[in-house]
Amino acid sequence: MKKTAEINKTPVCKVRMQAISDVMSLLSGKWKFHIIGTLIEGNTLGFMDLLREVNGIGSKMLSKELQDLEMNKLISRTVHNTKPVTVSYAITEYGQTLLPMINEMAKWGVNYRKMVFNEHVI
Amino acid sequence: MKKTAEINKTPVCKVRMQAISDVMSLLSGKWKFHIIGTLIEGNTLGFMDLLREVNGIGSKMLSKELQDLEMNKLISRTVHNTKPVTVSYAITEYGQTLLPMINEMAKWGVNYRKMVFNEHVI
DNA sequence: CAGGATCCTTTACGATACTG
DNA sequence: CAGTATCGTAAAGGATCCTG
Repeated sequence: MKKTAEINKTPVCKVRMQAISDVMSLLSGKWKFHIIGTLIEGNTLGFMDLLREVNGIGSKMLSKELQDLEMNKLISRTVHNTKPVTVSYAITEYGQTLLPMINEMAKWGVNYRKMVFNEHVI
Repeated sequence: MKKTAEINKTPVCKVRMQAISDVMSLLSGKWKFHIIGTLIEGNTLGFMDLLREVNGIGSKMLSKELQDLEMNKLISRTVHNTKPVTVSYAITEYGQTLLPMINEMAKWGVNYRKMVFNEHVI
């Protein structure tokens, strides 16, 4: 039960732990990834569009999550001069930078599913 | 407010959304990344070691999170024939495959901090 | 259409004490 | 040492209704 010395190549040091905490806090909750995932395809969608696309979400949660994401500059919110008013949401340029991370997550997750599936088959 | 056609290069389709949900569910909560991050450096640690290394966690949460992670084959638990019994935890080979994803998350998070910091300075 | 207000249920988390 | 049991709080999430 000795601690291996600090010869590690990719230590998850304090700074990195904090960074990951930041990410988790920005994207925490049941819906943020789903919303980002929907918008990151490049779509510009209205509130009702998102209500339909993000399966299962209610208007209260959607509203709150959109505010969080906008506050963190990951998505943009545009109000249009129509009556009644319409609003459109889109991913920001900065939000796009999430893509490599999302890709890694999806890649790992897909592989995980395969593994679980195969083990069950055996 | 038209939906852009499906000409996207990296669409976050249903399968990928599900995969990301899996990842989030495996690694959700306040502590899992911290535990994984501690063990992924290659250390083999006992319960008390982790209680010290994972800052702020209590024995109840630690115990629960360790069970979750073990159930998902991300960490291993070994009981030793000592008195009183000691137990050691380590990352599994499969758990190691999380590293690319964790690296991307840390990278994005570090960059995010920089951005927030710079904006505040201006 | 785009949300806010209200109320309610369900998890997550934490402190403390205790056991083999 | 390595946990479990019990209790309590706080946060997340959901259903429904309402408004400019």
